[in-house]
Amino acid sequence: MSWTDERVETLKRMWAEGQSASQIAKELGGVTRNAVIGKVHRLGLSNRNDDTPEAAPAAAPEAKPAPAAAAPKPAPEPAPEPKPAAAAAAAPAPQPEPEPEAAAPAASNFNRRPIVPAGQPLPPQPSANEISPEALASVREVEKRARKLSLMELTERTCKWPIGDPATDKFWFCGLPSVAGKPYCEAHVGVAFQPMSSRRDRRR
DNA sequence: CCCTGATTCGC
DNA sequence: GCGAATCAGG
Repeated sequence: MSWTDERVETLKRMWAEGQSASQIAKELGGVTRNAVIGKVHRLGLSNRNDDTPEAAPAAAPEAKPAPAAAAPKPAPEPAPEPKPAAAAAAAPAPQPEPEPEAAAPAASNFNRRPIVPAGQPLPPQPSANEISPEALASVREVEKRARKLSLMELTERTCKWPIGDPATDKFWFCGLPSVAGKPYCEAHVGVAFQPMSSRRDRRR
């Protein structure tokens, strides 16, 4: 592959968007991230620094596109994502929260209903009753061992299942190794991607 | 370990 | 000019 005008243009655009070299390389295809970085440097756009060698632009309006699990994909990706049957599960968490152990000495234990900030609907919380007990058990088991990653720490191969209440500090992402091609780990895939069966005679 | 960009240097 | 190998870091 060679650096055609078109490819260079894509490179420039994506780099400007803050995409990583590896992401760009994947998009372009036929090149490695090293090639991309090399090209970036040769193009002289390694760092977005221009003029005023002194004026330290402390303001870094980083508008990183966040791979939010609960938000629509900003990326133009073809989205290999299958349609999760549970995506519409609006049921509040059955609070499987396995924390019988109230290590909290002070009264920092709010028993209120979770308040969701705004806009986006709740993430795909398991609406029990339609999920195999095994899967649920597996999930609860797994969530104890969640890596508790922050939004920024998520990658394409970490489980993006949200755990906890986004309105509090008790919120993180599972972060365990995700199943190839899926956004979630084994356990969470189990509850996220349900067959359409069994949620059939849902009267309303 | 996963990932990031930066640099070098033979091609 | 190109990019693999390597370096340096999170």
